[in-house]
Parts: sequence; C-alpha cells; structure tokens
Amino acid sequence: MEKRNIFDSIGEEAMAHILTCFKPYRRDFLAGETILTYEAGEPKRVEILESGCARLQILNEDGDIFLIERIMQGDVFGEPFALPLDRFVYVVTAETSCRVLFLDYDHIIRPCAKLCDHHSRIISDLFIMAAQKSQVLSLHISLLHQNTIRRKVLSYLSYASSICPKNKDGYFTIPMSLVDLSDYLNVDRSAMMREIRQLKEEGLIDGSRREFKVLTH
Amino acid sequence: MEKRNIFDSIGEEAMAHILTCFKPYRRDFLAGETILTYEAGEPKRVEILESGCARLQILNEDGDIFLIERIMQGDVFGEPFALPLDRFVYVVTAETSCRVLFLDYDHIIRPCAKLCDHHSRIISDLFIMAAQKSQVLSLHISLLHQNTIRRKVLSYLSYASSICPKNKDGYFTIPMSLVDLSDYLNVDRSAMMREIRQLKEEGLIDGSRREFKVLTH
DNA sequence: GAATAACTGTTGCAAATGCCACAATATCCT
DNA sequence: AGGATATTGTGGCATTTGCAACAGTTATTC
Repeated sequence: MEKRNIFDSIGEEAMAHILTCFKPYRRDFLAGETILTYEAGEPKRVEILESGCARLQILNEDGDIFLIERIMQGDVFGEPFALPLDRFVYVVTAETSCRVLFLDYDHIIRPCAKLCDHHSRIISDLFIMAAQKSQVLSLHISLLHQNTIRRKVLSYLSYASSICPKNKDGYFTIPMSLVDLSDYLNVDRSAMMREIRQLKEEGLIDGSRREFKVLTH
Repeated sequence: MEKRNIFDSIGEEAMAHILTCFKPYRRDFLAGETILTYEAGEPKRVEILESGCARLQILNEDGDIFLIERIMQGDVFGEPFALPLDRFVYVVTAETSCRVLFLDYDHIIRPCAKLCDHHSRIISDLFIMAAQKSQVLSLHISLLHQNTIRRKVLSYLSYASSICPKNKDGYFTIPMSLVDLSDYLNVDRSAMMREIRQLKEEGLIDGSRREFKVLTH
C-alpha cells in the first residue's frame, strides 16, 4: 500500500486551508532539541512533522531510554497517540532540524460551526495518518514478538528490503544506525552483530555496515 | 484519559446515521471463528467491534502465532491499521460471540458529495478511535521494550492496576489468562510464573491466579 | 455429573543472549 | 587538517530465560 502523505494528498494550495481552518502553531527545532514530552492529562494538540526527522522514545523509571518510533516527514504524533503512564515518559526529539505543526485537538474532535469546505477532508486525512501510525506500530510489535535475534533481524531486513531503494545489485541501506536498530529490536547490539555475522557466513544475507542484501527469504 | 467509545460519543440515535451514511455490512461471529485475515493490497474496509471480544494475532512463516492486541467493544480494526508483510499474516478471531460492523474505507477517505450532517462527526470519531489504537499499541511496545521479565510483569501490573476495577482490599483481576499474558509480553510462561513467584516472595506484589495487588511501585 | 479440556503452578537443564571491555573505522566539527 | 566523537565490529563470560515435562486446579462440555 502506498503511503499517503498529507502534503501529497491535499497539495500545497489546500495547505492554506489547514492553516486557515486550524490556525496551527508552527515551530522549528534544531537537531537534538526536545520537541515535546507526553504528560498525563487531556490531550491538547496533535502534531504533524512538516519537515525533518524525529524520534519517539520512552524513558522508564530506571532511566533507560528506548526507541519506539522514528517520525518522518508528514507523520502525526503527540499525546492522543500515547497512553500516559506513570511508569513511562514519552519523549520526542529532533534528529535533524525539524518544522512542526501543532493542531488544536479540540478542533479535530469538535468541529466548529463554521465548517470550511476542507475541514472534513482534513479530518479524513488525519484518520489515514493515524491508521498509518498503527501500521508502523504493529510492524514494530511484530518484530519485537519474534523470539530470536535471528528472526528479528531477518524480519526487519525483509521489511527494509521492501521499502528501501535498492541499487542495481540489490543492496539497500537501512534508514538507521545499527545502534538504533538494536535498540528498536530491543536486543543487545553486540549480540545482534554476532547474529548478523552468522547470517552472512550462512549466506542468508550479504553486505557491510548499514548496507544489506537479502539473499533468500 | 477517559476512553471514548464511539457508541458513547455518538449515542444510539446517531448510530442510525452511521447506518444510513455508511450502510455498513454487519455480521455476527461465534467464539473461535475467524473474523478476518489481512492480505496484501489496498484496504477495502474498516471494521468496528460492535459487541463481544476478539483478538488480533500474527502468524509468522514458522507457524508461530503471537498475540498482538485484544479488541474490545467499540474498537476499530482492519487492514488500514496493519502493514501487509509477506512474512506475517494478521488474523482476527472472535474470543466470544461478536457482532462486527464493516465500513467502506473509500467512504471514509473520499466523502461523497451528499454529506450527511453526521459524516464529519463520524470521521472525527474514527480518528479518535484510531488514535486510541495507537495508544494501545504503543503501550504494548513499551512493555515489550522492558528488558527483563520482572520489568515487563511489573509494568503490566502497574498498568493493569490503573485500569482494572479493584475490590475493597485493592486486588484486581487481569483481563486475560496468564497464558495469554506471557504471549502478550513475549516471554516464556514458566519463566514468567517463576518471576511472579519471586515478586510475591519479595513482597512487591500479592495475589494468586489472575488476581493481583501491587504493594509498591 | 462425569469426562475432557484449559489453565495455573513447579522444577531441572541447556542455551541464547545480555553485559563488559576493547579495537578499528567513519563521521563530525572547528 | 586534525582532533573528537559516533559507529561498526569482535570476543569472553555470566545468567537470565526458554524449553520440556509434569502435577494440581479450575472451567467447560455433553
């Protein structure tokens, strides 16, 4: 299924209608900056990443921090998508410089009387984006549910090979560092490297560093 | 945050509008029946669980089956929320007898010209339900990311204690069997039982079978 | 109400994997 | 350009955890 980006789907000119209808707050962030943390309480805003690249992490009470989701251009994120739990803190940080739109949540769930033509369309786009987020999260769960490092890595690479652009030899570069990948798959990095090495020795995959090729599946 | 059920939020009389506007297909299922499996391709429908209780599982290529999500009354599910991957098959089965509404996906993403009054409201409810699904999934990921069985169990019980009704002594009953819980947390059941026993010995939790009480946190 | 199936609970043992410490390489920054 | 930093890659060792096998209890079914 083709990913439907809100900017693709509504186009530049309709973007003006979002701005008029929702009057979103817009802010730029530098790489490394914290965009927001999720606190308990009623959600106030929905955020859209207009440009750049960010990451959603959880911080547990022992101070460990885990990579939940990478947020790319056009993705939605924010409080309405995460359960506020006292044991966990959700943190969104900018990986690169980012531009973020902050939409008023009330405006989404309680459309005002003066409905502009595009309001309904915008909401339906938000629904699609929320559904896409579920896709990404359920993929992540599927990977975490694989019960060996081998299966996690193979499943991830199988997925990555289906979405990453390949060169003429069939090699692709995964969109995160191996450090982040081990975090994302929730496995020890050195153990993952060991498994990757074995997969290469067995001829199931090939490549070096972040570049891979899946030889069988 | 209070869970907003589509039936709560729009009420019985407005339900008629969904039926008029969306003309959903409605079907009953018996306990154990397969409601649907996700196949590759464009999503055609969004499903709403009108009554009963179901489960979303993934089946990997080795034939292992894992519990991703329990679907309760008022939850949305279906193809738009899951990435179709060749390595995984998504299966939704009825735990109890269920009634399911099948909404036309096109009708959501491409509102027809004859917009009824409630269409926009229904879409916004669907958005909220999709956001809730993300909450449930990100909670699941948070639990799976805990790197010991102990933390997984404690985190789950901490969450469960915040949503389950408690008796006067502070005990609550988790909404799934311990077999399902070990599956949900992706740990070996016997290892989980061992850990639960130790947590009881250490005085961190109390209870027996599915009934628990969190003594510290 | 008996028979059958599910679930809960326990233990020994082997192995996968996490943890640690380090080397080599690539990338970033001024 | 060169130093600092992040990333990739390797190996030894301890231990958590998975696996298998079983007993006791509760729930379901006919």
